[in-house]
Amino acid sequence: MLNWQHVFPRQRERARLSTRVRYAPSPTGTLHVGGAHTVLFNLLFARRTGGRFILRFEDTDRTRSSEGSEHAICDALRWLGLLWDEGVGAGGAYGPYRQTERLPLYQAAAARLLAAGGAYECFCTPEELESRREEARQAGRPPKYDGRCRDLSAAQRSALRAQGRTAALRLRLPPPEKLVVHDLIYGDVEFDTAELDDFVIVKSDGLPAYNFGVVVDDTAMAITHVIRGDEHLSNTPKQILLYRALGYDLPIFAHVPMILGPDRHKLSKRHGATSVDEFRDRGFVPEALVNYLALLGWSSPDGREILTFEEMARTFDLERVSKSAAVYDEDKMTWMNAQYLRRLPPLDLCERAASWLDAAGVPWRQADPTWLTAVVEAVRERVRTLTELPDAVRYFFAPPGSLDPEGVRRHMRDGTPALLAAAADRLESLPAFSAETAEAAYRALAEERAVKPAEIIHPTRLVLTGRTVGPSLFLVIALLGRDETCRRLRAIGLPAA
RNA sequence: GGCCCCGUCGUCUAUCGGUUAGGACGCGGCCCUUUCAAGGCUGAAAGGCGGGUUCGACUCCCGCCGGGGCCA
Repeated sequence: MLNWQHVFPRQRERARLSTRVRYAPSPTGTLHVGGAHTVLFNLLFARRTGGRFILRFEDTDRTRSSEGSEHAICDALRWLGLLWDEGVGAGGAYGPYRQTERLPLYQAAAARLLAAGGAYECFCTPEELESRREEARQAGRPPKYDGRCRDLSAAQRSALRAQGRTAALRLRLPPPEKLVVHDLIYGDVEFDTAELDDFVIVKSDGLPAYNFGVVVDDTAMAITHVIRGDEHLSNTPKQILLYRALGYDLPIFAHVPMILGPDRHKLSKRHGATSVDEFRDRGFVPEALVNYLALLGWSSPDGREILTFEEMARTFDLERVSKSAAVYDEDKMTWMNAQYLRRLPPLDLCERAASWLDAAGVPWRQADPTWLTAVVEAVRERVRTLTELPDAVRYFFAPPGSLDPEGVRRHMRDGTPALLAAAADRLESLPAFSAETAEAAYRALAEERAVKPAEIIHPTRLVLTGRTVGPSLFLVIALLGRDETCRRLRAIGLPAA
């Protein structure tokens, strides 16, 4: 249902109201990290200014748009915790929030423009246009529209129509001028409109062209600040011309730097994870991704880097957004993720890693919560992504299937099994079993046998965990419990090497 | 090709005419230590180049170079 009262809002009134920003993707795929970055900056701005963040879909490209993609984008945003106040799925007074459901709006605006002479019908076919462009290129002329339909008479138009042609609508450009885009981040950027041509605003199939759709929608939705990727800066002059032709007041523009891959080219599949879904699937937590993304092109005034969304929203300022593109750095993203994993409550960490834990057959759900918490606390500082958790906790749930060969070579001697059996004896005779008493027992044993503690400690870890690395051995022993520890210590037969 | 934008350590960035150019990731060293991590300390590492303006430029202006984007 269209809400006509908002089609031509009054800028003065609007300015006094709260800010309204939006993200308007075409639903043609999944949410890209670049998109998430743009959303984040919009949302931080909205929160900082007490405004609203709107989600709208530009689905006029019917062949490429899909409902599945809409869902994928919404799901990814929800997963990130970047929620919209208004828009598809959230409702709002300025709907509908899908361009294909707003067609009458574009038609009305276009009709108004046509009647006022600001636009005209063009009957050229895409094929004709293309061949003329090619010609111009050959002749070394700029491939702009030649304006041949600009001043068609009514008779000419009906003749063309009689040939079965359907008209597209083009904007009738005013005389060339220097047009200045005032941008909150880039400052004043000057363009020469002589570089532009009479561009199409409504295609012959009746659908709005990109620039026309945005302008009509942003105005109708009372968007006060257009915050978007800087690849749109070049489109802005066209949009400003449209705002003027339609008699709309301008929103405030702010173009944020884009994200590049390590080769300084637009981030793409070749660079590894680029869709938000992939980050999720690779064991990154949303808070870490959001935090990392915030640092691409923005920095907090106090220089801190680990920030909650609330902390960012409190200090966010477009003034502190940089102008240059940022290269995505996997290493720092991973470091950031590890920072978040370490701060998560242990059981929460398990829940988030549930799918990986389950897939690895780790029976964590049956474990005692207190014990599980202790296990996770023991291993989590060496886990950087959720996918690494199963392997890190595996031996707490079952004896190692095999021993690290390098560890066997380094730590297993002829007398090692006997030494480990002796250690088991000591542990079993302990009146009180704990990490501390186990350690005391080990050190006493080492002293009696005149060996360095490490000579018992290393083989013990190897036999208990299958590895040469891990948390403090005595912590492992305590978590495994006396019986399980002794069983594993004795299970080792003759030296393997 | 035309137009627009950008240019500080490898990467993300601080600096808004006067700083030993700071921090973070990564890398090296040391400490801690039963190992690996984590943590602490520490080291190497930057203003693309050339002209101006100025008492003084990373900072302002111009050119070049490099990178990116948009339009086809």
